[in-house]
Amino acid sequence: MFRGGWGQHSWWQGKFRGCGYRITLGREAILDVLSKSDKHLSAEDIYTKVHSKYPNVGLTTVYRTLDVLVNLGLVFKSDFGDKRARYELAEGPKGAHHHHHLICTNCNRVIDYTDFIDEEIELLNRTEKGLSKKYNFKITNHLIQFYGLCSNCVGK
Amino acid sequence: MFRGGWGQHSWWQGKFRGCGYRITLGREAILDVLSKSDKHLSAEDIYTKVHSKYPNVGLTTVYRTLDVLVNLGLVFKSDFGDKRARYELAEGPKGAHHHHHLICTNCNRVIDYTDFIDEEIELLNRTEKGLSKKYNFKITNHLIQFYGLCSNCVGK
DNA sequence: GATACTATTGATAATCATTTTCATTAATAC
DNA sequence: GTATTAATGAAAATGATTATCAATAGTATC
Ligand SMILES: [Mn+2]
Ligand SMILES: [Mn+2]
Ligand SMILES: [Zn+2]
Ligand SMILES: [Zn+2]
Repeated sequence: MFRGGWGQHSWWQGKFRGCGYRITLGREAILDVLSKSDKHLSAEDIYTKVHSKYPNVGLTTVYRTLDVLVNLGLVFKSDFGDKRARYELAEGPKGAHHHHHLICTNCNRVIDYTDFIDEEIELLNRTEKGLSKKYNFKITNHLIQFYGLCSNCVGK
Repeated sequence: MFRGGWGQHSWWQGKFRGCGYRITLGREAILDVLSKSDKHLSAEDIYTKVHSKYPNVGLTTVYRTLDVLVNLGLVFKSDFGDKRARYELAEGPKGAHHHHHLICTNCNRVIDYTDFIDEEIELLNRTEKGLSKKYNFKITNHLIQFYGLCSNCVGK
């Protein structure tokens, strides 16, 4: 069967196969949509895009695939306060891609930033160390989001 | 009508009245439950407690009151990954009470911490300043959560 | 390529926290 | 007290996400 224009071995397929998952057309399409977007997509956003090209891929499969991808650590699932979960690639061909978010409370725009990560990480490490000791809590991850008004909304 | 043991003027009633809201028995009961708990309660948790004392207060009123309280800034609404929203007092008789969270990914325990390390505050100030300038984004609030294993779960 | 095994899928129904609706009740101003 | 209208409860609606289950399609083996 012909398989779109993704080439024989996409960067993610190794990890995927290694965990015993099968490579299917729907899964390829979903990862393709995620790879080509820099937005924070909802399951339905993804479904709409995939479905326009492959009308036989259903919303259920999108949810199920996203779940797998999140568990594999290939995708991040976030909650920005609208009622739906948002998904974005956590790791691309180039590797990991940790970042934090600026969220506009007026227009709901979400900005990724990685600029200050280095400086932040340094201080985060110290903070995490202090907290770990004080509360005997083994920190494995963090969520940092700043809320406010984006450049479009700050002038009211 | 007799009104429980809350005294004539609870600390929150001024703010409440000032915004044009009426003081009702249900609202008093809900705020009383929140005041007396140091947990992160769901709407239904609150409903259950209120309802045992005032069986004529409904779940809808709990949701509506919490919504008002969140908008007034008297209550914080959080999402810890179980599917329900969690509520806690943001401001008590003693004043504001900003804190961050440690969340156990194993048992879902949530630990508040307010004893910010100096470095953490320093980090936030510098980051916020840098981000504001770079993205022309007016930061008004932040959400910081650390995920990991609590003292009960760290030993597996 | 054909076969067997079983993971994956789509259509549908179910779940469940939260919202809406709307007629009734009660807090507040006068 | 009376009038005004915010607040309420019961019930139905909503909407994102999950569960069900028979049909389909990947994959390993021949
Ligand atoms: Mn992002
Ligand atoms: Mn808290
Ligand atoms: Zn904005
Ligand atoms: Zn724990």
